[in-house]
Amino acid sequence: MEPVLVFPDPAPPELAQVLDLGGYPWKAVNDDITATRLAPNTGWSGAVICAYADPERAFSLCRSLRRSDNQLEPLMILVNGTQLAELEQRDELFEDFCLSPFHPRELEARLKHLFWRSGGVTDTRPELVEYADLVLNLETYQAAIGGKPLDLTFMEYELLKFLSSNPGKVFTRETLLSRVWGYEYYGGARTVDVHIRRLRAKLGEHHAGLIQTVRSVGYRFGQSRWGITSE
Amino acid sequence: MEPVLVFPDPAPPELAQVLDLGGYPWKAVNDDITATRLAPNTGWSGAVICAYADPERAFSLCRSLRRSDNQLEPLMILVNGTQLAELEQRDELFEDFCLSPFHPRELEARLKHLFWRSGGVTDTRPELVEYADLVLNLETYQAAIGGKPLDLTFMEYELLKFLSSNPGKVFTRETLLSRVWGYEYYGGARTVDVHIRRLRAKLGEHHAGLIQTVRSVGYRFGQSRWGITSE
DNA sequence: CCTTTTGTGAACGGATGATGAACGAGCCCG
DNA sequence: CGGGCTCGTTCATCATCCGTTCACAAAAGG
Repeated sequence: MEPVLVFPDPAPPELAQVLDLGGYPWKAVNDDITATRLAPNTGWSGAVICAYADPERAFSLCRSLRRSDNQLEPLMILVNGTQLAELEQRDELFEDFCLSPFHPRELEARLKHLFWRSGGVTDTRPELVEYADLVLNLETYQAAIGGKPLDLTFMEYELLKFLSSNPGKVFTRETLLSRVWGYEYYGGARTVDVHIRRLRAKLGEHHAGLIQTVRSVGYRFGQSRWGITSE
Repeated sequence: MEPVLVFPDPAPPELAQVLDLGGYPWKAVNDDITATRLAPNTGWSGAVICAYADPERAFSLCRSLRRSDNQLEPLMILVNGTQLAELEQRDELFEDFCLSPFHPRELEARLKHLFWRSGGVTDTRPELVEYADLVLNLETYQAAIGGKPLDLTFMEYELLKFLSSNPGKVFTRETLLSRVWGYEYYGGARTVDVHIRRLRAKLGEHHAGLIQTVRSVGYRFGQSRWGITSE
């Protein structure tokens, strides 16, 4: 996804936080010249303009962005309550606006809807789990390694998803049973072994090593983390 | 100006006030049947739907309004904070929303902008859903595959429309029931199976594979979305 | 070398979806 | 009003997938 244009620079922290949490790449600028200079080849994917700090320059920037050869869309304006009236005569400058101070959820929802509308239905980024060659598409329930699709059963997929979501971490069979299978188990810890084996087989000889056996403990996906404490 | 459709009846006073002060003619209704009966000859000029009183019926009404022959636009939904998440998967049901409780000025500004937009720029999006050989004409309610018309019943059409609008994505039966059928379901998830089967039959042997079964999960239309590279 | 742990192959059986048929509500038309 | 029709839903049955288990072989570790 191309980055979103943000004004001003630096961006207000509450705005930056929503953009980051929503997974939107973005760049902040302070004027239209910088906006043009920093524009990606394929253009900005949209803009979020804060108008409550410096309304004059904010609206000026909007106007500039909209009149350029390739009119920038979609554009969202953040305003405070006293500025609502100023929007009245500027319908052509924006697609949506949000009242500041805003609840993060509201802005998030507005951004989502805005980009959905401007991009059509299918532009939401698929949720992926990736590790090296391995890709899991959580929306389509499909897996591939090295670009080659894997034909996994339900439990195989769930197990691989769990393991690859926590690379490097070792799980006991009991933990896997409770976290992947989802209930307390009475017998049959060996069930895990069998699923691991089938996973390794489907991953192919070249990638089977992705799942490692830790004797007397359990299984681990990917490389160990050594000293890297991620939590 | 044609009147604006309002739900529910009676309309919440704070909404009625904004509409009246803004000079919008409006009529309140409680169900889609009444909406059809009271519709002016030239159709409603838009709709404002309160979802915070009776969300179930509100969303159901939205769906009904959008699915009729001439899709009702623009549509605004009023929601409370806890309902924001419900909007996520319903982008196609509305053009704008407003958080309740709202400041009259905000709703006024939103209505103004909304009607300006819908009146000004003619929608460039053709009312078609296309996927490979399959074409759905949303205006004429006709479907064709490989240039050959498909004779679909209402629910078959709706189901196919929904699935093909989200190619590659897997939906559980419960999701399909709530998104396509439009209400929470008590028994009978197998209903989906039967409709899927009839769709496959009508698609013809050659195209039946367009709808795939994902065991223990649900159904998926078309191929996956590997192509979309996120960077 | 013996014990413990894990890999391997095969088989069983419950869960899941496909299939065919029937029911019944709504609707058009007489 | 009623009969035939369409279409959505439900049910019963069948086929098959795949999760589980077991027995045994192989490997690791002390």
